[in-house]
Amino acid sequence: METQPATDDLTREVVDLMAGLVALFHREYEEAAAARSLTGAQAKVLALLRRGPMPMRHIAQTLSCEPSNITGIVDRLELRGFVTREADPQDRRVKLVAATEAGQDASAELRESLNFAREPLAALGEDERRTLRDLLQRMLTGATL
Amino acid sequence: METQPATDDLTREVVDLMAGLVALFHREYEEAAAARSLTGAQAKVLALLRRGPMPMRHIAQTLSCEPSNITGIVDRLELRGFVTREADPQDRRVKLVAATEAGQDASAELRESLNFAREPLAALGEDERRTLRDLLQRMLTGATL
DNA sequence: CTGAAAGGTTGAGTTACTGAAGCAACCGTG
DNA sequence: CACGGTTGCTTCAGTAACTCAACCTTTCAG
Repeated sequence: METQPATDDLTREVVDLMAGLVALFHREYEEAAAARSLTGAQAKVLALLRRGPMPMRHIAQTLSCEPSNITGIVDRLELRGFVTREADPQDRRVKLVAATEAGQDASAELRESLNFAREPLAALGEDERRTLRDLLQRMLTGATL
Repeated sequence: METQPATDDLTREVVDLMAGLVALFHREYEEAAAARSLTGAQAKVLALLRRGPMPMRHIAQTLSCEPSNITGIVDRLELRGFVTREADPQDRRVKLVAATEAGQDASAELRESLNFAREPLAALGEDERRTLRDLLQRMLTGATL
């Protein structure tokens, strides 16, 4: 197996860069969450609830993990008063997890702090951000989110 | 951090997109690691060792975590024969962690599988990838990696 | 030589996760 | 309607990742 076509090198390069960006972003996300005494997983669940209450099952599917895992995370969020569990009137097996006022505030705050502290983005001008946005959009449409 | 103007919609949009990309990338990375019976943390350490042996302390700093954490991760990697701990002749307090043949193979394999499976990137043409690479490079230079 | 500092490990404790087992509510078939 | 299977969630091990404090060894400064 010899050298590979140039396109592969370019792809590899972009993948490595994205890995770096992902690591950086991830670290800052954890830090921002920790600053509000939330863990990353808890913050992710809270972020999911921004659009409204959601069955535990749906949370587990979105985060690609076992439902039993969500039980624990929601337990801790509930203990801190960030979410509530309500029975779904349509199907009493289902528990709808909803963010409380405090939960929504924490989540919104965290999101704002991310927008603000995102240093790497500051290196780009407005046109470049626009280009980046378009490229990212292209990459993410069709992906399972 | 300097004062910034009110968060503009464009920045917020890009941040949200990056969050999506990060989630996607992260999930696939974990899956690729799991397929080789490695955890994400173990894969990260192995990836770090691609350039050569490294003191535990340096690993901890790079991954932004406590040294005692690295002890456990390296323990498990060592148990599986993916790394070795060697005493540094220069400073006998230091333990140099080095990837074994098997460790390097596993790490290289994982990296290749990432290049290959990176579906989102397939949505972009070569020119666009080049543009993306340049933008990412700009964002990452100066960042602590 | 002595004491402070640095590298690593150990131990306790929390969180995040998986997988199996269990309970309760829902539903399709007879 | 009743019964058996499925679905949604919880509980219970068990592992990994992580933090923090305490500790040992080696290094180094005075």
